[in-house]
Amino acid sequence: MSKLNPGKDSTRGPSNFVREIIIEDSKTNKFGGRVHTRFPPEPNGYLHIGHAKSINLNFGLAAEFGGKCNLRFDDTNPSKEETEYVDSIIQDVRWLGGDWEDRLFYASDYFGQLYEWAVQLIKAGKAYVCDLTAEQVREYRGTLTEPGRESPYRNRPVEENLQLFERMRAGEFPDGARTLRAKVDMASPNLNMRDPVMYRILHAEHHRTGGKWCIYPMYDFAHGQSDSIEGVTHSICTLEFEDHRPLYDWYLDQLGIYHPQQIEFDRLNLTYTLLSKRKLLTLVQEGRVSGWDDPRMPTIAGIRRRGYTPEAIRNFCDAIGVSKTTGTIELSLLEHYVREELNKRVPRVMAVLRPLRVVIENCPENQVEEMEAVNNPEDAGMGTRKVPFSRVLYIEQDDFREDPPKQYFRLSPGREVRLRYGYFITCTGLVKDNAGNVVEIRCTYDPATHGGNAPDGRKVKSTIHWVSAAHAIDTEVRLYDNLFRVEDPNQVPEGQNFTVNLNPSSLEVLKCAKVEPGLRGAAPGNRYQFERLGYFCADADSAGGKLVFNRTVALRDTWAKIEKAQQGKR
RNA sequence: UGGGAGGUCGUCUAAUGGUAAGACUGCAGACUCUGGAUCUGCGUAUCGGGGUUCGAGUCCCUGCCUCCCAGCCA
Repeated sequence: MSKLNPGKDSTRGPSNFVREIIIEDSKTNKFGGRVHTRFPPEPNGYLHIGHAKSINLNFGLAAEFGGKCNLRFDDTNPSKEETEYVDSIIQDVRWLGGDWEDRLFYASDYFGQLYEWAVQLIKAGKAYVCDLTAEQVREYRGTLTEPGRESPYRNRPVEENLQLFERMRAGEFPDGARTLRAKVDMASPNLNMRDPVMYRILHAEHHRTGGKWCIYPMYDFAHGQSDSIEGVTHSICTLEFEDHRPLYDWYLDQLGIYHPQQIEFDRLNLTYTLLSKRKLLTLVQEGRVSGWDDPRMPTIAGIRRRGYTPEAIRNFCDAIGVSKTTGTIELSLLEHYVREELNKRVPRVMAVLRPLRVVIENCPENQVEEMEAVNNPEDAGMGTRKVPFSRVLYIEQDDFREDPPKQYFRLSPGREVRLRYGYFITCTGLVKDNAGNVVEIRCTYDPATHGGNAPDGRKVKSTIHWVSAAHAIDTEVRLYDNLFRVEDPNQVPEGQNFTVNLNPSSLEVLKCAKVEPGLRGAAPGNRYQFERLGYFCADADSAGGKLVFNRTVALRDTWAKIEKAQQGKR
């Protein structure tokens, strides 16, 4: 497992090609033995699980090799960037365990230097001010198979370029009127090299520099130089930037400045999940979800609210590896690491989601017993607690069937089951409403089985959970399913958009759930296993005595599988 | 159809010329006061065709397939 905290032990992480490159570079002393990475988000949206992969890689590698990792905002496009996003990103990276120490940077910190470098390229005859409109630039660029044509402004004298660029900066021209372009090669088979735009005119308020600038550098003219300024050694980015590497290298070489190495890896793709800031923004703006932190969102804020832990996410990131092959990870792998982590960490508790009233006929009216329950069978150190037992209880509707199907082991008329940490009970009857729904079941208990053990050694096929009706706390429970109902939400029918793939039942709210009294006052963020149901996390909406729980992930459910298979046969 | 990058179990990753391995998923079983957890077992893969070699997933040739690129986004 790689680590984000340099303080911990130095066990080797799983290897990957980036790590191999770094090891090789250390051997050859390519960067004087230094390892310096960076995580460079654009503050135009919230971070998601795909970013966690990059964060884990960059911070993990730096920690492993005794290097450094910067947090740098790639804020070169003021029309899309906001302080709210900066704040959320800082919070999320920190929550995931990334430590940038005092190295929090912004590409906008370098606007002055970038401008000077642009002037340097103009003077060297490597850049020119172009008056072509956006549409004309597109026409002149050529196509994938045909070379482009040179701009009529390409050979402007240096002095004229200098003056025009200065006037661009001074705000003399409207948005889009001119650009500063690099003079590279309009016939290059790599479109990025066909005189790429270095600066565009944008009269927009920047979240940090305010109104100081009205020209802003393009990504390509900012990223490599930012890396260079910060002394980055390995500039790790995703595969779609592979075509940009020649340009990354070109700018650095033309400028004659320190030259980091760009390395590209495959971005994360997850089944049933969309990892595109643009599309996630659409979901937020159209109100398809409650916000960036809706627990169904793959954002860090969303899965944190859902109850995922940083450790689980880190383990997941370590497990999926890093490569250059384009692939899609199954969501079940992520869920596996979430369960694995929560199983070890989290206390057990009894909760009934869809209550069915049970009356224990031979239990005295006013008797209340405190039953002892284990807090976590995986960790004896977590101790035990008392749970009240009385004559009227609630059990899960799902745990009773009037006509039990084959292999159904739970309660049904005449059958005996164990109430966890309670007693053995036998169903003696049931009560239905006018519509024929079972609204109450009648049982008897065997007082000799106090605590859940039969002195005569007899067995029951099933143990079910319960709460005491008089003591249980009412609570709201939110059950989540995949936000999308298809494996690949990007696969969309002609003429439609990705929202057609939204799962209409991704959220189910249960208003009448009951939890054992010990959960009174559970603080937002507290995690529990509701026995036999899943892992749940108290939501921020819990307030003023009201309790709300999010289902983080369900427990593996063997019976559900059997039942599904049975229904499939019919 | 130009350029770039990739093709190993269902999925992801490993094997760095020498027995194709692990995890997840799936299936079967054991155990169990959670049909949870845990444990055991099973299954399925080197894109195709040539070549080099004692030996090829790995090297060479060739074909096929997939992904990315024509923003004044990053």
